[in-house]
Amino acid sequence: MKPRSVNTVEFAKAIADETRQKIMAICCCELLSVNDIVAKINVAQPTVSHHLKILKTAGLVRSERRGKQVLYTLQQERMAEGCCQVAENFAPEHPLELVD
Amino acid sequence: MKPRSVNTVEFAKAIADETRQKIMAICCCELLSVNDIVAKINVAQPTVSHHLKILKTAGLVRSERRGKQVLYTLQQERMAEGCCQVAENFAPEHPLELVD
DNA sequence: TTGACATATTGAAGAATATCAATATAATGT
DNA sequence: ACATTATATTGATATTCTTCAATATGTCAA
Repeated sequence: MKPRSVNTVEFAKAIADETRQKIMAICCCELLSVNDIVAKINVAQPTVSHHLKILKTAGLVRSERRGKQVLYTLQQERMAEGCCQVAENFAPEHPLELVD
Repeated sequence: MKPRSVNTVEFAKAIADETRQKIMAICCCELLSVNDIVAKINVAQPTVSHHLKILKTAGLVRSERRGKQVLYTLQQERMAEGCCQVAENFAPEHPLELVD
């Protein structure tokens, strides 16, 4: 019930990349360091940092520093908001239902 | 109710453009010709055709020829499926609710 | 078949994006 | 202060994407 305005173009652009979706999946229900993510994916560390920055700017991940590391996790609520907004804009006759 | 498998990267890429989202909004609950769409938007006709092809390839619009014109409309159900799949993948702890 | 209209395709130019190596910055421990 | 580890930034390159003008294709009417 939070009517925060979602820019659906920015939202879609943020998730419109295979590497970013891999990162999103990896840190979906976990709080992982950059190196943890790098270890689970086949791209260089600067690339991961670059994508994390894009996701962060879009509000789709949050980060917290713990010592030398920076831990990231997916902001699932923001993801849900983005999806809902897209559906509201472009599927008004097919309102979303609970999945599963 | 059994959504065919959605490639969320392809889905996101298809909707990750401002011009395409304008087109999607324009022909969301309407069946419009290419020129109708061109008239409502500030881009050239080949550009609109190009974006319609991308949306069509992604299964997000359907088209039917009527005489000289080709009418397009947004496939709202496909949009809803895409949104649900994204939410299922990336917001499992925040299942979507009915909007409005 | 010719002309007019509607849409699609091609080709080219410029913008945006993804990627990585090299390097910089930040935090910690010795 | 120095070395080590973790992450971020910079700079360069290659690829992809957006856009439009020009042109091709398709449809219909006369």
